Amino acid sequence: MRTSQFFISTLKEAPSEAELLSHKLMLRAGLIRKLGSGLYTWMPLGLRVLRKVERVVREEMNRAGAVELLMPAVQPAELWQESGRWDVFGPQMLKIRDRHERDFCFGPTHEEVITDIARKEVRSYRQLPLNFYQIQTKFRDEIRPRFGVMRAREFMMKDAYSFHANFPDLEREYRNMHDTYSRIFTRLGLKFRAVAADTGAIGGTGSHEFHVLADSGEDAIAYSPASDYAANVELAEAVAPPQPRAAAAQKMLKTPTPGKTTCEDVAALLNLPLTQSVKALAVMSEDRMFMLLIRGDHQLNEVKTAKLPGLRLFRFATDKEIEARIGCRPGYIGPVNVPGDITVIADRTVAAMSNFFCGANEVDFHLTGVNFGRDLPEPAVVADIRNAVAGDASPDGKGRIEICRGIEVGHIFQLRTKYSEAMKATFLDESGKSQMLEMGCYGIGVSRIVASAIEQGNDGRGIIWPMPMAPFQVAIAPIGYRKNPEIKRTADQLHDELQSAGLDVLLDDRDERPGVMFADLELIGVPHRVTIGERGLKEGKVEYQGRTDQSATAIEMQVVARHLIALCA
RNA sequence: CGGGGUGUAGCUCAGCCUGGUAGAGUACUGCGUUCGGGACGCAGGAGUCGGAGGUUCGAAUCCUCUCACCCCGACCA
Repeated sequence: MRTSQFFISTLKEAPSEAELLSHKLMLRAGLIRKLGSGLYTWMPLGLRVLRKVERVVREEMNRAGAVELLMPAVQPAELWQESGRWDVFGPQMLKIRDRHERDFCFGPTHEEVITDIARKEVRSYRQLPLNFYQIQTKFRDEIRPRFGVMRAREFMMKDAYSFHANFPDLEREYRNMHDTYSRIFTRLGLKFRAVAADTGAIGGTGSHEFHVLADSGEDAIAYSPASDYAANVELAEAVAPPQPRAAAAQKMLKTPTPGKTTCEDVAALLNLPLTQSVKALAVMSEDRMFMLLIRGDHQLNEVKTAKLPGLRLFRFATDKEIEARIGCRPGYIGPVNVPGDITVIADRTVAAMSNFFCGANEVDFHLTGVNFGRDLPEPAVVADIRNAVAGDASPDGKGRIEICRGIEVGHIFQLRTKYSEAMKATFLDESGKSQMLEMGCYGIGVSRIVASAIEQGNDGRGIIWPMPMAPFQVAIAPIGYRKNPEIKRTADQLHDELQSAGLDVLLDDRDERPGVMFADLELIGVPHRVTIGERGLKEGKVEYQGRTDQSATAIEMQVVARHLIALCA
């Protein structure tokens, strides 16, 4: 490929809309251009990268025994009403209507469509197992699209769905997909981690997310360096303290804390450790108020909380509700002497605390030396409702938790019979009996992988692609292409030779000054660069520089092609 | 949805407070000089100042409404 026949459009400055480094670099390198919020055009250069990711995914899925198909992006509402998800998916789904006033959606995912295929096509256990996949555009109407293609509304996804005659076979395929995903991300040159995710109502041996590790990731991951334990912080168990609650040693005292509404402020004022404080959070569910207690330095985990009985759709109480039911302003509420219609739920850590301090349910006052059993009843419910933090004991009993951040690029589930039951997808087993299909589903965010690779690979000059993703493997930068026929001839010849050898090679024939060429080629992240100039040519040499090399090295003309072919193999 | 912010040339931004003929850098076009790390000179093209309404002799600037985009959203208890 020659730049004159291609389209490269770089920017010296990133548009102000971009915040995240990968987003800025994708715009500057001309990989993408924005059309609207969460909507991006993949420019020719970006599309080459996207296609390379797709290729690796496709090769590994095929190798794993999955079969590619392509489903419609637009789906009839009836299917979603049948599965019961038309309303559940809610505003995240882009709903559209045709000229006959029939309802459709732009598919956010394809469980319904594939289950419809399965129930129509699968009759016998002899046809099983099956694993269908597609690589296709999805649309999810995110509340707040951001970070470019990282959280876009329209994005490219590989989604696979497997069907099985029994649960053990689903588990086997689940492991197969787990291994396949690990191979895919390894091949793509990404630092990643498979982490346990929500098994929730779905059950089974579970669900795993695959995270590309990056400080900018939106998810926090709890893992134990001493074992293979890793889980999304949303789900990671915060284990109960090993030692039992210490005996009450202090008298409960009411202390004035004027204007101090946060645990941090109160701790500082009273010169007590933050770990000795309990914060109370008032939440509403239906028409009931609950008071959640967590240690002052901990954070509430809303996902865990919503799993407690009666709290599925909880929300934080408003100031008015708090004053009406507790008779005190937020900032000073606490678990001592709360009205009987408020259920107190304590985190496991709080339940093991003694002599703690908390709000006094009186403006400008807190209580110190508070003890369960003596000053207030034992909490009605003790549960794990906080985020795991670094230093917690690992739930598997091996070592201590560390926290890192990740970008979710893959997610695998055991769906079991959730959709086959809702949509009556059955098959006949060996004994001629009708059975529900066991189902699994497996997703990869193809476009998100591109952004996450840039988060992992960049420097002050631009993108550093893992080789399998690079839009071009080799760039040829001739200095004086139009002026010096010998340089042109050499560059053209090398270009043709590398191209014939099957390399993705880019010949920069723009006749730009070298600084311009180098800056662009480094920005777009071509891994290998060959510079051809008069200086070296006189001695029959060209220069080679890898994207991360500090300087160039001279190479004999005769061997450069062979050298590059070896590097790209 | 709530809070905050920004809309002026393809991109980055100044001008707005204090109303008076639309600016800079970069990018782009032409010519010339340069030619191994984003060159220089000269000449040029390019913006209904997001949109609508209002105030005014006069609005990018002041007022009202509206649209788009960006950021933040348990951390308060």
